[in-house]
Amino acid sequence: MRLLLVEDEVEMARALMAVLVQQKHIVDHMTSIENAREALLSNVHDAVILDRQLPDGDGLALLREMRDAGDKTPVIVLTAQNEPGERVDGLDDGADDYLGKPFLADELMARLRAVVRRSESYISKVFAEGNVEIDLDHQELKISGSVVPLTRREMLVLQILARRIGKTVLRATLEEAVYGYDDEIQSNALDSHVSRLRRKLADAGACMTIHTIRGIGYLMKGT
Amino acid sequence: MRLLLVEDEVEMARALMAVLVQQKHIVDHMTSIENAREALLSNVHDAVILDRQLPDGDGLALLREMRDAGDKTPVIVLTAQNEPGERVDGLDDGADDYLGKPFLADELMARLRAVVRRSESYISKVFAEGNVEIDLDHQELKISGSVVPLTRREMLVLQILARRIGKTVLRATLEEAVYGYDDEIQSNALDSHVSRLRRKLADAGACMTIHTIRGIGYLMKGT
DNA sequence: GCAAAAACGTTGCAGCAACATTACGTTCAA
DNA sequence: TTGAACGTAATGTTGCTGCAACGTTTTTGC
Repeated sequence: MRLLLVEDEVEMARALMAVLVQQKHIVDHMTSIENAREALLSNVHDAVILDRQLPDGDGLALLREMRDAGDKTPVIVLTAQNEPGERVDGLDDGADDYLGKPFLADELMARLRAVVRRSESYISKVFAEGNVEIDLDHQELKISGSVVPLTRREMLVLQILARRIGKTVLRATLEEAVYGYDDEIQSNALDSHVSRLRRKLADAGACMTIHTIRGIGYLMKGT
Repeated sequence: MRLLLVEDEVEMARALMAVLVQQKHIVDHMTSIENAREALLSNVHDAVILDRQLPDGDGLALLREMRDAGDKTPVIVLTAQNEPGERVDGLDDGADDYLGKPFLADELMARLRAVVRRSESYISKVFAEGNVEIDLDHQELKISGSVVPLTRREMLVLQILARRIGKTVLRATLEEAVYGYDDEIQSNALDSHVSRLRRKLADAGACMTIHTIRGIGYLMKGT
């Protein structure tokens, strides 16, 4: 990971750098709010470790600036004392976690991992192609990054087709997947769902379409 | 937190349950290695409290199994005597801490906190977004700085949803997290809790709402 | 090539399953 | 004994879904 360390105390900074570098992280070290502000413009850091006591003011000021500017990079605030008051201050200003000195290197590393993992949305995409993402874990369809609401049946149809992308899926296979074996259907319910699904995909600008293989089934592929 | 207690002695188990539940933790109680093994499959526990003397063997056997399988869930081993020999046994097998009976409730709680905090499975001490703060350590919800009293179940639902903010959480996931696996649910208890939780959030002016994804689950996000 | 039939597409709507809300009885700890 | 927490059930609400009717496209039979 690439981290931004904002800490002016020499000894503390040296110790932190040693630990972080040893863990194979890339660390940019700044000793003032002003320098840190500039470094943040690059927007390449996975997380920020921010001391409160800095030569040109309270670190929380920088944190507030970041949040006001919509910067959601995870920030761990280092506080000299573990006072309840100070703690709430940091949280109100948008800190993701705080750490009272002195602390163990292990604890910092654990917090860091936790905070970064939380900011990266849980990665469980089983399918992703073009601008279409299907998150099986959360049963969500995303197109160009934004969620497209699907009903349960639509999601089922989509998943079957996506799993066999580029391959024709028999009509019977779809019916069996969407309904039970025993559950027989006596209408064109499946067609309805495909129709509504097509519309949602098109409206959202998906780069995939569902083709009809007449007499056989359906097939999904990129456009 | 959600804990797994493996202890067959009735009196000891009752006392531990009382202490842990009072601290707003959810405890799954198993009385044998076999049952505990099954419970661990779900992989949802923040820590395990493991007795050595169990009807179907030494608890350390289960601990070894877990570590061999790559399970890093923190484990605190309870030993009948505080013999140096026994202690080393446990630590060699991958225990995170040990506790010799008899012990004080406070000591267990402190060890538990320490052990869980060290482990990286613990997401963070706090969750904060907008005017909503969740303090996992104290099991408190704060909105705009003031505490909103929640019941145990409400807190659990909230934590699960908050941990996956912006993502749909399957109904089954919530049910499994709030109740045990064996504990089957035959009513709309979950719906009740969601309903009451929604009301409390709204009344307190929270900037987050719980959305229903019909047929799939729930989703929490900022307004 | 043409008509007819078959297969599929689309859309409105009623029914019903899923969900929301609230009241009430039970349990259990203080 | 009292009150909080919780599960249960009754009742109200919502919107998914199957269905059917009608339109469109492709295939078939001649």
